Amino acid sequence: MIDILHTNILPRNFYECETTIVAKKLLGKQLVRIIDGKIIAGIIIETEAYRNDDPASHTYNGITERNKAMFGTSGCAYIYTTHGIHSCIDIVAKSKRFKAGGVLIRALDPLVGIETMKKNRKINNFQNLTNGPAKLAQALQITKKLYGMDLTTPDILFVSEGISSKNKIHSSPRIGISKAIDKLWNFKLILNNK
DNA sequence: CCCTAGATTTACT
DNA sequence: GTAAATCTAGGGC
Repeated sequence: MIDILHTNILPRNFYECETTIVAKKLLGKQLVRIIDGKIIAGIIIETEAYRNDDPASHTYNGITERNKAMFGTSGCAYIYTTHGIHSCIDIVAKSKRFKAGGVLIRALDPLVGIETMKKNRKINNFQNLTNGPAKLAQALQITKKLYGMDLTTPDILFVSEGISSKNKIHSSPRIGISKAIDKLWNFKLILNNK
């Protein structure tokens, strides 16, 4: 199992495309976290794109200590704290035309290590395990300690090939923002079996 | 320096 | 439905 995951890690150039394209391509891929040799993984089912030319992005006003990862290497992790207590994770993704960009992982479909996720979340409700950006970060023990981590190497956090991409994608306005609400940069996977 | 708002979640009333 | 948890960046004075 673990060897299969490692040989299918998405390469750097997967992320070196325009941010909204990568956001859509990431749907159906697998986010994998390894803690003490145990695998925790889920299928990415909802993403959002944020570019530096976008008023809703943390990077709109230029580089800061907090957001510098999104100006850096594509395929690395941008992790931020919101409302003081919650962590969320973006994957840095941008074409050369943009200074910064990232794809927010908003929801996962739990696949491996569900018992560990329940333990991390301190709940027993399968439905609420990873259906929000801060929830999945908690379930996978993603904190700012992992800030800037390269997700293209088989370390403790990476993204690998997932399920077939023959599913439909639904675009909507992004969640929880008040700026640039005309941009339909929230992407959800519509599973065939639903 | 003070104030406000925020890519959120949870526990209340 | 509303509030509380409390870190960070940005704007105003």
